[in-house]
Amino acid sequence: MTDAEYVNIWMRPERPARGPKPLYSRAQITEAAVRIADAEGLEAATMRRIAAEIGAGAMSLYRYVPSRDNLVELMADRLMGEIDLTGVPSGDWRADLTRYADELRAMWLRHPWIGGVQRSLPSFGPNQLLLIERLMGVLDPVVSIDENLGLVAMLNSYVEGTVREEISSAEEVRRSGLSESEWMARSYPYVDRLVKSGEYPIFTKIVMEARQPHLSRDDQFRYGLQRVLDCIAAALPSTAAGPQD
Amino acid sequence: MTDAEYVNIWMRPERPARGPKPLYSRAQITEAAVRIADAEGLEAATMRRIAAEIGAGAMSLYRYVPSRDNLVELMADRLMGEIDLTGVPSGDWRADLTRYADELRAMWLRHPWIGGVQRSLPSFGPNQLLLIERLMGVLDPVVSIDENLGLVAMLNSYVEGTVREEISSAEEVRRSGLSESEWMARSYPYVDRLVKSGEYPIFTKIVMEARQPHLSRDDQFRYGLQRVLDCIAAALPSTAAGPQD
DNA sequence: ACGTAACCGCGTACAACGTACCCAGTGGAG
DNA sequence: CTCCACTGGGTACGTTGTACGCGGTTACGT
Repeated sequence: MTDAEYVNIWMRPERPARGPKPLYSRAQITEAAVRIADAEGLEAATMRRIAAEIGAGAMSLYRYVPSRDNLVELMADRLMGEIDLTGVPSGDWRADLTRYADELRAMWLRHPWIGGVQRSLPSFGPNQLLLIERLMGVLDPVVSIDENLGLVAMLNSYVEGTVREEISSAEEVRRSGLSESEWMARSYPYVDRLVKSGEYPIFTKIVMEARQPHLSRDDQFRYGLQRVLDCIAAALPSTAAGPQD
Repeated sequence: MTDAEYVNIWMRPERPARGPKPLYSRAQITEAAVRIADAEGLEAATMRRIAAEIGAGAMSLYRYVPSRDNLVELMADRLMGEIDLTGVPSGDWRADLTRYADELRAMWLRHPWIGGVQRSLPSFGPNQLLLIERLMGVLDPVVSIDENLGLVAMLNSYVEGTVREEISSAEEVRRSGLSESEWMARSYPYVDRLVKSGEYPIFTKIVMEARQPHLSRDDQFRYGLQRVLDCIAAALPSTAAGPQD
C-alpha cells in the first residue's frame, strides 16, 4: 500500500520503523501553521513560510504531511482540541450545551481563519471524535441518535452562523490592510448613497440602529443561545427537559 | 479619484463615457465564472479560464473587474439574485420564511462553492439588498430591527449550517476526483478501525444509524426548519405569532 | 560485521496562479 | 480633425503547491 492509498491522514502512521530519526513532528508543524494563521490569516500559512517558522526546508514538510490540504485538516483538528469539555456530560444538559457553545465561539474568535476551511466533513480527527463523544453524550440518554444529530447540528449552526458574522468585518479589515477607521471612511460613500436613495428603508433602519449603543456581542450571543436552548428543550421528552423557569 | 480608491465594486461604474465600446460585460463575465464554478468548483474559475470561456484574453477581464476577489463578490451577489421572493411579505410570516429557507437551500445546492467564499459581510450588492428588504420586511411590522436581525440570523444559520453538511461529503468526493463508491471504500478501513476500537460508542451509533434508511434530506430539513420557526414564533409578540396548531 | 533498503532533509524545477505593465488600435468630445 | 480616454490582450514577474532526485543516516537480515 503506497502513501497515495491513504484517504485519511489519520490512517497514515506518523513515524516509520526504519531510517534516521525525524527532526520535526506533525504536531510541531501544525502548531507553527496555526500560529501563522492566527497572526496573518490562513493564506499566509504557506508551506515555505511554515517551514521557515520551524527552521526547516520547504520540502521537508512533505515527509510529515502528504499535502497542504491535509495539513489544514490537521490544523482544524488541533483547534477542536482547544474545546475543553472535561466533566461533560455533567447531568445538567443546559449547562453542558452552554459550556460547549461558549467554548466553540471563543475558539472561533481566537482562530477566525477556521471559517475559511471547508469542512470536508468526514475528517474525523482524534480531537473531533472526542468532542463528538462528549457533546452528543449529553443528550444521548434522552433522545434518539437521529434527533441528537439534528439538535446538535442546530446548536452548531447557531454558533457558527453568529460567530461568522462577528468575524467577517474584522477579517475584511485585516485582508484589505486598511485601518478600521480608514475602512469605515471608504465604505461610507456607498452606504450613504444607498440610504439617501430612499429605496432601502429597512437597510436604512439597520444602519441607523448600528450607530446606537447596543448589547455587547457576548450578551447578544447569550441571548440568542438561550432561545436555541429553549428550542432544544421543546424537542426533548417532557421528563428530561427540566425546569423551564 | 483613481480606481484604487473604490472600496466597493458597486460604486465603480461599469461603463465609462468615452472610448470604444466594450466587447464584454460584467454580467457576462460573472455568468461565465458561475458556470465554471458550478461545474468544477470555485478554484477552477481562474481568470484565464473565465476569459477563455467567453473568448477573451486573460487580462481583458481586468477592464471590467478590479480583481478576482471582487469578481467573486459579483458572483455571490449574482447567486443572491436567484432567490425569488416576489410577493414577499405576503402577510403570512411563516409561509414567507419557509419560502425563503427553501429558496436559499436550493440555491446552495445548485452552487455548493458558495460555502467557500467568506462573506466579507458588508458587500451589499443590489441583489443582496433587495433580499434584505423583502426578507426583513416580513417581521419588520412586529418586532424591533434588532430582534429582526437576530431572528433572521438564526434562520440563516440554520439553513447554511444544515446545507453545509449536506454539501460537504459531495464536495469532498468531487475534490478528490474519486468516484463516490471508491471514496467510500477508501474511507471504510478508518471508520471500521474506530468502530472496532470500542472507544467511540456514540460515533459507532452514528455510523450504524447511517446504514439504515432515513428521512430524505428534504424531509429532515423541513422538520428542523419547523422547529426553528417555532422558536421564532415564541419570540414574537403573542398577537402576531398566529396559530401554533 | 556488513551490505542493503528504508528513511531523512532539502535543493532544484515546473506548472499554474493573480496581476502589473505596456502597446497598438478605436471612437466620442472639443 | 485632433485628442486622449478608453479598448483588447501579449508579455512578464512574483508566489504558490509540489514532483523528483540527491547524498547522508539508520535499523534490519544475514
